[in-house]
Amino acid sequence: MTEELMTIREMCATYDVTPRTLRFYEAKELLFPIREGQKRLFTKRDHARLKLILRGKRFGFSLEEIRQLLDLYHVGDQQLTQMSRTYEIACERLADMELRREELTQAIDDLKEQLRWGEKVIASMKQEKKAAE
Amino acid sequence: MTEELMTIREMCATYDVTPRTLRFYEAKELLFPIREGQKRLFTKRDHARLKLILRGKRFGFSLEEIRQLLDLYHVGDQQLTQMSRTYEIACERLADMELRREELTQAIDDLKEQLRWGEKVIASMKQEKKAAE
DNA sequence: CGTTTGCATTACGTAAACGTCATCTAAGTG
DNA sequence: CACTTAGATGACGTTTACGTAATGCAAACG
Repeated sequence: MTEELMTIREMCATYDVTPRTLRFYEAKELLFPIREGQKRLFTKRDHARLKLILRGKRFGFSLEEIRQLLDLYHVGDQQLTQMSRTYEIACERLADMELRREELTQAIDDLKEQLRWGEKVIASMKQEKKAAE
Repeated sequence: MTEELMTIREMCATYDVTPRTLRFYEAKELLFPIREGQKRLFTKRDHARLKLILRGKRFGFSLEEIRQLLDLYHVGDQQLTQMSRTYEIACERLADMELRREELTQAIDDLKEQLRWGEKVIASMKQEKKAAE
């Protein structure tokens, strides 16, 4: 069941995506499935990355932006300068995301207020209807 | 300065978009500038709607989804049934957005943790470099 | 052993969201 | 009045993120 390696179909079923999508992500270097002969086998790492990809998409990040974000999660053993640069970029992203959350909160509050107004309108309309009967 | 009606250029300057974008939004019935002869004049209502459009885009909503959301903000005097339906849709949207915010919060926390890890790595690399000198 | 089944590659198609270019008008400017 | 300026209207081009065949291979099944 919860095996270490998954075929493309199993991945599709697990994450509700198409094979095309997974191959596309590999072509774009977002995923790196290993090969058993010709066939792709998706590793634990691919699972983690795909989850982050799908989450990123829900926030309107482009695949290219997501790729850059993903690179932050597998840095390994790079040069100090590169590492620092990566760190800076990550900080900027974080700031972006926090700003986004604030905006989202604002949007949620706006919509809530609108809904309260809507409730009142509906209530009064029901009253009118009743009165007209 | 802060006049009631704006030309297309003034709108572009104010919101950092192109004329093409504004005409496109009009074609898609997201904006409804009035006409003075041939020329478009954008009203207060268009300002409000454009702000919401741009905000929606930052969260990965499609223009069509945004259009539906915008409709919630000008309902006016519709039928009760339509109003109720609109209200339901709005509630669903609200739930979506709150879910999104939770996910975003999760993503922010993940990234923060990653950054703390990154700080440690950078610190230790600086140590190594120092030791190597 | 023929044939599904599962996956591969290659290539062309598509919807969304504009960009870009060509052409046209109406209004103002020296 | 020639000319620039601001804006309008098509029409075609472009990028992103896949969808959709068409074709091929290799193992597994009846």
